[in-house]
Amino acid sequence: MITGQYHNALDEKGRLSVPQRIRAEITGNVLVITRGIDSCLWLFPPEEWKTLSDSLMSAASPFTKKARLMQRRIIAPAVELEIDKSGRITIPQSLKESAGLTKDCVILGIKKYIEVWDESAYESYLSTNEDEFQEAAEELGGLVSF
Amino acid sequence: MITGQYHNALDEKGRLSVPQRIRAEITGNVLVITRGIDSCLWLFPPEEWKTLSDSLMSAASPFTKKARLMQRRIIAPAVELEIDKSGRITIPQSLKESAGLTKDCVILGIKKYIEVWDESAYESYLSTNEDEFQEAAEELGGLVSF
DNA sequence: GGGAAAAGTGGGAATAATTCGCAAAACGTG
DNA sequence: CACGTTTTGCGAATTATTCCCACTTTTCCC
Repeated sequence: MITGQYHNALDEKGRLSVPQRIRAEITGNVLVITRGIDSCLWLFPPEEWKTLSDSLMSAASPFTKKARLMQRRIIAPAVELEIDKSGRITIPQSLKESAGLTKDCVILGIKKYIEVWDESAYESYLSTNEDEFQEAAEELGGLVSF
Repeated sequence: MITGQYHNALDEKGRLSVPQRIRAEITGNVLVITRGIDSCLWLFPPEEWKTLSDSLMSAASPFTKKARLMQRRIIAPAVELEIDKSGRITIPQSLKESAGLTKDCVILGIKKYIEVWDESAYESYLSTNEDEFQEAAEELGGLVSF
């Protein structure tokens, strides 16, 4: 199970170290990367990606507009990346741009997948949504018993 | 049952002593730490964290906005921490920043979990919310039998 | 109040992780 | 085929983390 929030930097060739704690959790040295929702990238272990992309495809025929959007936005940009011997991945140019990555990145482990954000983009995302987060938490207060 | 309010200090490496009274209440030497609501950190015994995070995740797919907020804000920052031989935990940099911890911390035992606040942040939280606290107390007066 | 024990704090050395920079290899182009 | 450009791989340097030990302060008991 992948968790934790990390802060690594892209080198000038667009390579990003995958945090050791995350590397330790995945089997093999391959990750699938694609565009995420909100300005971030999603990284999946290959088997998780298969599950997700299969279920997206089966829920969706190319004859409906929304399905085409999902497929183009999530499925199409996906690429397999190898983790090199130094524990790094090279992020494709187009994905780097779509998430606005420059240098400092925030890496989030969300149990079954990983998000990569530009640091300042992530900070502004959190701060602009803090109110909505608190509302969501209030709502969950009724549902989540703890 | 974890209770009590304690005042310990971070050392310059970001380590915080877990009060002995609290250590005595938990089994094992592991705690899960994450960002709390309001400017504090939450610490859970692993089994309590599992209960909470499972119930949060079950209410959540990454394809809805609120779910993503909860995941990014609560689930993602969570890490397991070991209590070292001196009874301390090392608080990750990013969490330290998110709660604005500098040196003096307040540690609150809230039955099943623990909160860590920056001392001055906690004081100002209490004083700015005293009125609301009194209102909440009025409301609960009808519900809580004592 | 004195002494012993426990709890909390601080610092140094060893280890590990990340980042940087160079060199080799691959690729594309003229 | 040779040149220039880009990509990849590797090793060194820097930064961060972990481990261990010692000191100070507090607490509790006598």
